[in-house]
Amino acid sequence: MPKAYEPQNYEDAIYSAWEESGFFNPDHLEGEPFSVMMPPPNVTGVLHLGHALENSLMDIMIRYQRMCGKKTLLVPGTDHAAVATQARVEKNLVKEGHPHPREEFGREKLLEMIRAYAEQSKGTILTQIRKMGTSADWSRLAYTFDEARSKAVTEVFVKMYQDGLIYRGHRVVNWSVKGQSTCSDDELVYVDRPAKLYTFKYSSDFPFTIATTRPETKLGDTAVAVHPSDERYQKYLGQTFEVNFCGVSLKLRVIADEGVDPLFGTGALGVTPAHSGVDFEMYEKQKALGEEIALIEVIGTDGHMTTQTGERYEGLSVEEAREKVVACLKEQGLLVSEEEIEQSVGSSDRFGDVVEAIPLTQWFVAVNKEIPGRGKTLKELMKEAVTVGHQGDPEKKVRITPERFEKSYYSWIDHLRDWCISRQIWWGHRIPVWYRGEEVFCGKENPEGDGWTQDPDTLDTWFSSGLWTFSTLGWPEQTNDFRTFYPTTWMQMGYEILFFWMARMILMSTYVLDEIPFKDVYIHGMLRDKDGQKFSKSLGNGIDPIEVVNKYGADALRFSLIAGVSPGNDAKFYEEKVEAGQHLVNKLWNISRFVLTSVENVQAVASVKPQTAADQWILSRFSEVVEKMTLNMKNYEFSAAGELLRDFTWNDFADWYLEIAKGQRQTDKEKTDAILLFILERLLVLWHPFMPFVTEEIWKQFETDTMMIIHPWVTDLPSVEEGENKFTFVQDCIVAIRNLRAQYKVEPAKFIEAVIVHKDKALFLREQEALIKQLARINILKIEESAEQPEGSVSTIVGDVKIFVPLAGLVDGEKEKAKLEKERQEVEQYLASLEQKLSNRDFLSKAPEQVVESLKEKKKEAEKKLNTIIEQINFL
RNA sequence: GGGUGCUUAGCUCAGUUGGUUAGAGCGUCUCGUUUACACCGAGAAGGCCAGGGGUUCGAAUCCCUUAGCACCCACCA
Repeated sequence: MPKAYEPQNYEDAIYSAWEESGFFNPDHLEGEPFSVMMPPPNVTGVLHLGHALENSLMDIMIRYQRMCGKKTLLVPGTDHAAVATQARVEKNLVKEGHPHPREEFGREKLLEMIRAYAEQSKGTILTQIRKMGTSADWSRLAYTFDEARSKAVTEVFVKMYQDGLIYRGHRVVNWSVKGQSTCSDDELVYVDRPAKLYTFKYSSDFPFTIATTRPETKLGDTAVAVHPSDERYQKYLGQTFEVNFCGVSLKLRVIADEGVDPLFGTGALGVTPAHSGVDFEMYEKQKALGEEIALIEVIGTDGHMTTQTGERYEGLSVEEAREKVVACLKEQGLLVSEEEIEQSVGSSDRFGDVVEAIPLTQWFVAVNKEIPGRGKTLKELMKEAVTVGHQGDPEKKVRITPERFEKSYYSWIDHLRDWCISRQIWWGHRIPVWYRGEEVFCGKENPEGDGWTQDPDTLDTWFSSGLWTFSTLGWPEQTNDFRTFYPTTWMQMGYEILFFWMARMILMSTYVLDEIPFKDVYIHGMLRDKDGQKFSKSLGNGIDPIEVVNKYGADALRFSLIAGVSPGNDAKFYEEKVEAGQHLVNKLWNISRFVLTSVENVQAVASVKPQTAADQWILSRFSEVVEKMTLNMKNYEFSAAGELLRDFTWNDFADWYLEIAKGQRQTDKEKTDAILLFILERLLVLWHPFMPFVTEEIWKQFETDTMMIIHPWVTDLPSVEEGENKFTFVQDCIVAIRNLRAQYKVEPAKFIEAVIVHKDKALFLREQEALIKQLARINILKIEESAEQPEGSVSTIVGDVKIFVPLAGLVDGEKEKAKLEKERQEVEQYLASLEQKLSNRDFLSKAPEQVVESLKEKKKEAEKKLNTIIEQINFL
C-alpha cells in the first residue's frame, strides 16, 4: 500500500466495478424496499456544489440502507427545465449574433438546437453524478421529457381536464416581455429598485388625488377604489366620473374595496383591471356583483402601448409612455407630488426582465375547486398530507425534517391561487388540446379528422416535475416497480424548492394516485461561499465539484459537505474543509496500512477476546459507536454520525489504541492483531456510506466481494467474548505513570526513571517490565519489595502498588507552584459548589437519582484531584 | 405588515426530549516524532453561550423582551 491515499488512482475503477456488480439495481437485492428519487438536475449546464451536497446525502442514505439489507432504489434523472433551458439556449444564440432566435429559426429548428444542448448537458451531468460515487440505478435513468415521462404528463393533464380541474381562463397573468411567455407567481423574483411615487389628479375637476408608480398604466384605469368605511369618500361611492386624462378619456367609477388601506397615501386607489393582479380581482368582484367596470388593455405583449391608448401613446414603450404622461401631468398642473421610494418589483427568474401584468387566455389548475367524487379541493389534499396524513390516515403522512418547514408550507398553501400552467415557449410538453373552429378536444391521442390545430403552448416544467415520484416508476403503466416502491421512502431537497416542487409532488400524488409521494422529506440548507454569499454565475464565485473531486477525491468532498452541518440551515463551503476531509480519508488509509502491513495474516475475524483493559475499552467504545450511529442515521443526523466515526477513528482507535497495540504485540501479537483486524474491518463498514471509495479499496485486502451490499455490522454490535484480562494491572500502572507525568509537567519526550515498589506484584512486574517501558515510554529504574520513598520524588497509588517518579527534569518549580495554587482554588470552588448542591434538600428530592449519583461521583473525583494537587504543592 | 431562522472559542459550526466545570474542525502557542500517517503525535491558551427579565433544585437549551443579521411570504397602490 502506498504511503498516501491518492483517490485519482482508484475512484473510476471502483465505480465501474460497482456498476458491473449490478447492486445499484434493486432487482439484484432482497429485503424491504427503500426508494429515493433523485431530484433531477436541470439540463441547463453543469452540476454545482448544491448537487454535490444532494448526491452525498442521498448516497449516504441509500448505501446505509442497502448495507442494512434493504432493497434500495435510487433513480437518477434529469429535468428538461422548460423555460430555463430555452432561455439559456436563446441567450447563447443572441450572444452568437442571432438577436431573434425564435423568428430566425422557427419552432422545429430551435427545438432541435435546444434538444442538442440538453443532450450534451445531460451527458455532462450524469458523468458528474458518477464522479460523486452516487450509487444510482442507471438502468432506470429517467428524464422529465422522455417518452415514458411525457406519457404520464399527458395522462394527468387529461384526467385533470376531465375532472374540470384544468381550465382555460382569461385573466391577468405575469408576462415576461423578454421571454414572450407567462410565468407563475412562484417563478417571480422580487427585486428592490428605486422608483418614483407620483401623486396626481386624473383631471382638474376630479375630486381626489391618487398615487402610483406606474402613471402610464393609469391610461387603463376604469375605477377608483376606496375603503368602504372611509368617510371622506362616502358621498362619491357608486358615482362615475368622466375625465380626460392626458388626452385619453376615461370613465372612472368610485368603488369600495376592503383591500384598500385608508391610511396609505390619499386612501384612494386607481384601479387598472388589465395590468394589476389585485385590480383584476376587484374587477372580478364587481362583475360578480353585477356592477361590471371596464377592462382596458393599454400594454401589449410586446411591452408597448396598445391602440387603446390612442394616437398619442400607441406604440410607445412603457418607459416612453410614462415620461410622456408625467410630462403631461406636470404641464396641466395635475401632479401633486413626486416622491422617491424603494419598490419591490417582480421579475422573471429566467429572463431577468420585470414582468408585466397582462390579461391573457391561459391554462390553469384550479386549486380551490372540489374534485369530483372526492369532496375535497387540491389545496385541501396538499395540506392534509402534511397535517394529519392523506385521508386522515396517519400512516400516509409526509414527515418533514426539520419540522419548522411545515409551518411555511401551510402558509404558502393558504395563499395559493390557481396555478397558471401554460407557457408560450416551445421547449416543453405541448398541451394536449386541439381546436377546430369552436370545437375543443383534449385527449391522450391526436383527435380524429382533419382541420385540428394543437394548442401552441407548452406546460410549466413543474407540472412534469410534480409527477416525478411516480412517473419514474413507469406510471401510468401498472409496473412492478410502481407496486414495489411506491410511495417512495425518503426524499431530500433544498428549502428553496419546497413550494415549487414538494408541494406539487404532494398535489399530484394525492390527486392522481390517492397516495402520498414519500414518507419522509429531509430539508437541507444552501451552500454559500466563505463570505456567506450565494454561489452564483453573476458573482463568479461558482465552484465546480468535479474540480474539487479531482483535487481531493470524492470521499473528502462528501465528508466536508455533511460534517458540521445541520438540517435546514445554510452552510459555508471552503477549501480548508475539504482539506480536513482529505486528511481524515488519508488517516483511515494509513491506519489500515499500518494494520494490514504489520499483521501476520490478514483475514476476517469473527469474534475476539479482549486480553487487556485497553482491549476491553476500545471494544466497548466501538460498540457504543455502532449503537450511536444507528440512532443518528435513524434521525437523519448525518453530521453527528460522521463526526462520531471521525472521533472514534482518529482519537480512540488511531491515536490511542494503535499505540497501545504496538506495545501489547510484544507480549501477545496474535491476539492483539486479531482485535486490530476485527475493529478495522467493521470500521470500514461503518465508514462506507460516507466514504465509499477509500473503504472499498481497503476492503479488498479483506474480502474479494464488494462491501456495498448487506452488512449486519452496520447496526449489529460486535461480538466480543469474555476475556482473561491479565494485563489490566499493567495497563493501570501505565495510565497512572502517564498521568503522574502529565500532572508534573514532565516533558513527555524525556524518558523518566520511575521506581515501582511492591511486595507481591514485584515478580509479575518484572515480567512485564519491557511492556511497561514501551507503553508508558519510561525507564523502570528498579522494582523493589519494600517501599522507602526516594528523596525528591512524587508518588501515585495503583491498587496496592505505589509508584514513585523522581522529580528530576521538572520545569520551573515556582511557576508550577503558582499554577497549582490556582488550580487548587478552582477545584476547591468546584467542590464547594458540589457540596452545596448535594446538601440542598430541594435538589435531592426533585432531581432524578442518576443526576445525584453522577454528582457524587464527580465529588469523589474532585476530592481525589484536590488531594493530588495538595500533595504536589507540598513537594515543590 | 406577517412569519421563520440565526447570534456559542480568533474563524467555520455542532450541542438530540432542560441534568450540572460547554464540544469539534481549522487557526495560534509549546514540546516531540521522521519504520502507519508532517495529510503526524503529546499538550496548552482561548467562551459571563448577543443584552435584559422570568420559570426551575438546575437553563446555551423553555417563556417574555430588546438589539443586530439573514431568509421567506404578502395586493402599500
